[in-house]
Amino acid sequence: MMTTQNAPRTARERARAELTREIAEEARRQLAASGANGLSLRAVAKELGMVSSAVYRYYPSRDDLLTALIIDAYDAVGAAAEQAMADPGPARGRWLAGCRAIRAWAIDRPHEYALIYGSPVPGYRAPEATIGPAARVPLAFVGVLAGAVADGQVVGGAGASTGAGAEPGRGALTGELAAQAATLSGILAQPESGVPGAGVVPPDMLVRGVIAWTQLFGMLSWELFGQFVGSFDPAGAFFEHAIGELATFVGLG
Amino acid sequence: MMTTQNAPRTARERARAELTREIAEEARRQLAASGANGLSLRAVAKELGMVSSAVYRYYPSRDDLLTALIIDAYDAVGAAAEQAMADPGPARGRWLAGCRAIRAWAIDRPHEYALIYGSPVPGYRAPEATIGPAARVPLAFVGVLAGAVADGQVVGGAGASTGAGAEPGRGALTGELAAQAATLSGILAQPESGVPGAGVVPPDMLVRGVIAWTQLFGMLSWELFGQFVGSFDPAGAFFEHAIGELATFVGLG
DNA sequence: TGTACATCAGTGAACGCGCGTTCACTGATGTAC
DNA sequence: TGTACATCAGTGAACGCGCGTTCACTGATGTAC
Repeated sequence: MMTTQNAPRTARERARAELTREIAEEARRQLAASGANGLSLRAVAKELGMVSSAVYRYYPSRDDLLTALIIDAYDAVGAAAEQAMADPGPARGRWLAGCRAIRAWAIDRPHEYALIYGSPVPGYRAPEATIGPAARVPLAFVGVLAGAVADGQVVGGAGASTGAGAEPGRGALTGELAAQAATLSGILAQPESGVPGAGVVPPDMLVRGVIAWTQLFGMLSWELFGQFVGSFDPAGAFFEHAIGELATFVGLG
Repeated sequence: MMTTQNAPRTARERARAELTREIAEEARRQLAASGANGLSLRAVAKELGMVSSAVYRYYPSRDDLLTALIIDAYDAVGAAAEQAMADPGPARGRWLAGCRAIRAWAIDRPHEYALIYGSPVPGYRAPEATIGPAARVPLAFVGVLAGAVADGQVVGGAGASTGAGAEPGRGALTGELAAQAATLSGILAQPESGVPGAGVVPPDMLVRGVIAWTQLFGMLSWELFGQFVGSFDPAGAFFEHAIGELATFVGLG
């Protein structure tokens, strides 16, 4: 979604594409200093040596620039996760690699992480164009689950026994949750979901995947936003342990 | 920490205490509209019918007002969690009640949730006075774990076998993580921690508690910040299921 | 290849707005004798 | 109980700043004949 609509033919078009990119890059740099709220067209323009009104030739408003940054950020984590999980091999290893890639990306670009996974920007309403990019990470995880089920690599109660959980404390899905999970499962089973074979992932495994997903991002937010200060402060060891525990929990033995 | 230093004796002191509170309340209200970044002394003053400079008689700067709001928010969730977990009864039930109380508080006051658990406010450095209030929630959870261990209510690998994990995939603590957990354990064992009996909680159970804690807040952030849109959208059923799964994971059977 | 015209990037001034903070001041409330 | 003085809440003007966005304009780049 890097706005590379057509190959630029004229010098003018090349210059425009480059400046469009440079503006976004400078804006990304300024996110670090001031956060999404403090993102200022004027400051970006000044840093690029242009007058503030010139930016409007490239982005029709501040919110559009913000949207571009959000989409780029989702695409960047999404691509990092997809790439890490694309390697062949056991599903558990792919899952862990995905978690690590997301953490590496987040630590490298904490302000972009905050932009998409932190508190929403007040007054900003995310347009529909962000939905697709935002789905890349969760869909990549689903892809690993589908691979694990297809290859019979699932261990434990989740994928193996699609019925009621046999192990102690591993509750089966009931009521509203069962219905929601079934709906989600149905959506993923369709070819348009973009995850081939996702239909084989049983709903209860899907739910565990979502639990692991929320744990992953909760842990990253804790690390990046400073809630671990005083306890697991270099959080790397805790992170490794936690993703292992949750991979097991999901059924990737 | 509601700044009730002494009992107000004179009319002046009563008026001051009341206005101090009213300013904080109005500021809290405005958080909802504009977020922490947009919190404006001038807007608060205007809404209260006073001139902006008058606010400086009550809070020496905008950041001090923000700090007061942050401390109040931490104290409010902390109190809600403590109260929910104070009831006698099985540890599992207390744990779940704590999770539910935190969610109820968060849904009721999403902007205060975002203030303390969302992305940090750029340019704002949290003073030490926030540390104590911020610790109330995690310490309340540790209290439940301590109670469970003391009463022999622990099920599974965590508290029962303090050595290497016997169950598949339940990894024992090693290396840096083991050291960090032991340090934390030592700190909690001291009377000053404020959690009587916390010393009996084994390090691996502590680590699982932290995993559950991060899952809980990851899940809440997902719900409040809109990442569940299109999947588990009324998130209540998923929440109930997840906290049950994680209570089991922690060892509260 | 050369010329006439259209397109479009960038300028600079302006509009109207809100912000945090300071400061000298007025006038009401409290205290000490 | 009454008076003189000290304390302090709130005023209003000002400082200097930055913001998003609009608009008429200049001048360079591109296109069609």
